[in-house]
Amino acid sequence: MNIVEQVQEKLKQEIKDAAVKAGLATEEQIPSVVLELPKEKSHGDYSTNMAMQLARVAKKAPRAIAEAIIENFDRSKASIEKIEIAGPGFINFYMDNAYLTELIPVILDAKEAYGESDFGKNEKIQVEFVSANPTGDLHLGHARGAAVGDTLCNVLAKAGYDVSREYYINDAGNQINNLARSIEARYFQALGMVKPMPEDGYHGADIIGIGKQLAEDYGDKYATVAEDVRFGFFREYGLKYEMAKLKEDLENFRVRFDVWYSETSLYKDGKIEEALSELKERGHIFEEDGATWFRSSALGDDKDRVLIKQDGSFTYLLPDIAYHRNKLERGFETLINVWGADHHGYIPRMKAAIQALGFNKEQLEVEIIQLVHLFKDGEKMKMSKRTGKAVTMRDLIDEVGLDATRYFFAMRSADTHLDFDLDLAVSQSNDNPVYYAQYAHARICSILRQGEESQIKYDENVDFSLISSEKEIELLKKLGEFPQIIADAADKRMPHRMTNYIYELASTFHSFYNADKVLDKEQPERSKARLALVKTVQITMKNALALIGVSAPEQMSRN
RNA sequence: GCCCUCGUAGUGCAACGGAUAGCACGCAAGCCUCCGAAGCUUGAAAUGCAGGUUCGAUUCCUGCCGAGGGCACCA
Repeated sequence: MNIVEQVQEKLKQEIKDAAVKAGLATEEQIPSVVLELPKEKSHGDYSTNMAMQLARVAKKAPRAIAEAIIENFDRSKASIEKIEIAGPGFINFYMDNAYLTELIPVILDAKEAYGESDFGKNEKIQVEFVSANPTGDLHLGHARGAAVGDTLCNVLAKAGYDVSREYYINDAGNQINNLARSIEARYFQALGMVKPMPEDGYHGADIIGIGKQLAEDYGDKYATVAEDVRFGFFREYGLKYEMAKLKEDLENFRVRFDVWYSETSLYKDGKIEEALSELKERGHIFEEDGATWFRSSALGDDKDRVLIKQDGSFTYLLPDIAYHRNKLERGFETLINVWGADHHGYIPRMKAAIQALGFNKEQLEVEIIQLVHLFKDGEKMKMSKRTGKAVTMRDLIDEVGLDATRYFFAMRSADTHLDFDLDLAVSQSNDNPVYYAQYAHARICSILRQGEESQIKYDENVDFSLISSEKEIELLKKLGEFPQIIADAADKRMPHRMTNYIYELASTFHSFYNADKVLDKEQPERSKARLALVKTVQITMKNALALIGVSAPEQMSRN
């Protein structure tokens, strides 16, 4: 708990004590104290709505209650300068903000650890994201899912959760057979023979490339072998090729996974039969029309779902149930799935399955990634994966840059439609929030460099009481919020809150920079103190950017 | 038909159930003999409509209007 949180705790406790002492309510009746950070400076540093909340219990007017609380408030307990009642009954606290300077040595000492907390209490939580089929290039939706999933993991880990990042490889179903058939067709075509693409084939340019490569490496060797040999080879080859490409693309996007879980391994390890027989034992299975069904409608789903089709093959759902069962058996308390919008209707049946297996359906959380639309020159760009005309994640990164791509995807709540403005993301100007934040960091680095050159150094003996201007205090407050912002973003699964914070921190710094001169030969002691403050902003900004996978450059360069 | 997401300044987006609804672009006016002007300061400009819950609603609930998406013995 840092100094800011300690002060908040003291304040909350004192508000509660004062309310009890005033005889407004018993200790049990008092709701948990809500402390707000008023938007308006004239409303103090903190405010509470306690008087309004107590209005019903105490049967008094809020403002009268506020009076009573203030009368019984022991202001020696916290660094309070002034207390006022405002509006309908808000109690506003004006703090003696000198205590905030205690943050500086704490942040200097914590370095890259600043922002961490034990909020998550080491809860074991697994996040499955991207999980794109290994049948082609990652497209925009995957990129968004990757950015959101990775940021969410970073935030959870920083907030004290025990996070595992997992990618589920759909390497067993029809789509892989389709991939093999598509490669087959392209291979024959590369050899100059006529072979139509399968009906649901993958038309991407990468598949054409594979076909050519195979024709080069093996000539017509696989045109003459038995069909099943050829098919098996192409299947393996395609899978390996696509997976290698996926991993590389994701690494380049600064996204890493702890576990790559293969669907095929579920078959090999007998996990599917296990899951099926457990569902049977628990009475959730029935046979009808020659198919095997899961009675999910009894557990909140719209209708029952087929697990084994008439032809004896499995639907996608069955291995997925086995997979989720496996995840829970690995001891995760919470599973978060980051899914594309097209899987939306899938949620109730998965939750039903989890419940059917004897787990709590609340253990599964699904974050839906809504669609991304690219805009260029104010026009919406059309795309389709089937025809291979989709803009890939790689194209996007090449076009707008890694940092801007990560920032733009991290910026918006995942479950809202995103219009990605290519022109804005590419623009190296102040329209672009990435540069705004990175510029703040680079500016700090520049100041620190110049501090070193002029032999101005801060140490533990610096007099931090020299930090007291309005802008300095605002900056300290913003720095102090960092761990709570992270914990809140983790708790609510809202990683996009981090970009809000990053923007605010940059803005607060820029404002400070224009108001207060850091390096000033006339005031060496103050310069030292400010240099230390600026260093803490650098640390915090770098840590914050790291959470969303954006670099913190030491200097900005225009192309 | 059922389900989901979204309707906030001209545009793109924010806002733990709280006070005078923030921010950016654009528009208007200022700030570099001074640490990076990719910056700062100031101004004009907005909660789709109608109910409900609440001391208080952009936020929660219902209906309507509008935009997008999803609804398989495909994955």
